[in-house]
Amino acid sequence: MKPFHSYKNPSLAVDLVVFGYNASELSVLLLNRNEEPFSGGWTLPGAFLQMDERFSDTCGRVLQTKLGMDDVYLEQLYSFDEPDRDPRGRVISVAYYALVNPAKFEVVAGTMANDVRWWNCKKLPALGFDHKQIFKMALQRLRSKILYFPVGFQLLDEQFTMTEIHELYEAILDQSIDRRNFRRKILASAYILPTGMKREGLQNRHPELYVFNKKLKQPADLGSIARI
Amino acid sequence: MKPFHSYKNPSLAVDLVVFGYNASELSVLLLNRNEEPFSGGWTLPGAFLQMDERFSDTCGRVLQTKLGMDDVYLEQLYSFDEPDRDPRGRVISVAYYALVNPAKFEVVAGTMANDVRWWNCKKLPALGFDHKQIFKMALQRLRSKILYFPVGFQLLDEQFTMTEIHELYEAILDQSIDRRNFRRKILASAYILPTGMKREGLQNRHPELYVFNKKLKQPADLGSIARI
DNA sequence: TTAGTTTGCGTCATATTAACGCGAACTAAA
DNA sequence: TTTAGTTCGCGTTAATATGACGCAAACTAA
Repeated sequence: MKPFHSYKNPSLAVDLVVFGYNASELSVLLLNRNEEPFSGGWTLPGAFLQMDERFSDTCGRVLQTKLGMDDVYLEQLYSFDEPDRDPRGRVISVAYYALVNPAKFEVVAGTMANDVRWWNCKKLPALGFDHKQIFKMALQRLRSKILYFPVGFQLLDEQFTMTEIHELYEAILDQSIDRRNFRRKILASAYILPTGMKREGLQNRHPELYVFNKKLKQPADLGSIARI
Repeated sequence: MKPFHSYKNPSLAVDLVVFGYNASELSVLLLNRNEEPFSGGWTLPGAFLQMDERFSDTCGRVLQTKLGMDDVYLEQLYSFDEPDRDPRGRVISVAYYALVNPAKFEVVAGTMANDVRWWNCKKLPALGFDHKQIFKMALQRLRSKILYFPVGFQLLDEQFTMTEIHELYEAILDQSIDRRNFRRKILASAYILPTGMKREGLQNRHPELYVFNKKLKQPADLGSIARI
């Protein structure tokens, strides 16, 4: 084996698929690039890994400095290694996806007012690099994950109604789900807990409010909720 | 943003969890290191990524030169980034797992006779680096994957009996599964196809032989086969 | 009041599952 | 050539889960 430091190393970047949910629509944060390559085009936000950073540190740096977000759900997705995926040279990208409640953050602020935008997941523009591929894998991962793990609640407010979480699942899975069967199954799964309170306001019958069950030990299999 | 090449990059390594199956036991290939760090200790096989390699190329290089294997099932597992995971410096490791039929390869051959060994997955020695963590994640991934995707057949011969695949599932999941229910479900899943032939030889009633269904389009959900 | 909507809860036929029984097809021993 | 022991293929049945709905209570707005 060669001596340790004789190896030349590719650059290491982290790319982020930031999912948001608003008005019954699943969306993604994209960055409008102002430098080459793909200047003027849309890409996923990302950054190069610093020597002293963990991936999650780099993610946090991107989320904070570029997007003004903190404390979001993060999960490593996959590492992308096509030698020509970046025209600047050899760049390995470790992709993460994040789940964010857009209501908590005002993205259109600071210096990058026109640089960052939420895009409906079903109507994305062309993306630079291999970012379309990364996005597709992230969406796929999210879709399968919500069927066997309590994830997705990070997209909602702390308290939510049955209808809200039902529509969230429909938006993520991009298919309609019977309201009554969904209710039966998600209650049986213990992913959510009733608070005993109701949402007052402009609606019709006041719906009960639920919270995410953070103490859930054994994730249930919700696979039958939907056929992917 | 800094100019492109001003970034200092961590070293990039690929580590491999090579699963094998023999005599109803799931095992993993470990390497006895003959250099520091962890000299004399056991670790997963691995190598540093060359500038012109994809991850899968590096995997293939390790499998061929160190283990004499080719054409094995490979899947990316996860990337590990703890800054102090390698005492030699900053090394990011992209972990893959492989499924190998040990009968096809004679590992204990060549120059590394005592350096490479199959270990029963349930009786592993201490591992260097963070390789125990990597192994655990690989086993977990394999366990969940065989429940919703036709994987695992790479550990068996081309043709196999119902009992053989049944015991394979029991070994991987580390739990007993009702023989008759397993049969019903795996046949319904169309993961395997009957050949019409039977295995002759020293056994009792001659069992039918099956093959892996390579043309399967829609993977079935075998989740109810076992409770993990 | 009344009409329209949302929300919570129930019903029921069908499909799936877990837990078994059983005899045919073998080998090896008597 | 029986007989005992084993593996193997295929059923059965009760309990449970699922999909596809019906319906009335609780609201708001007219």
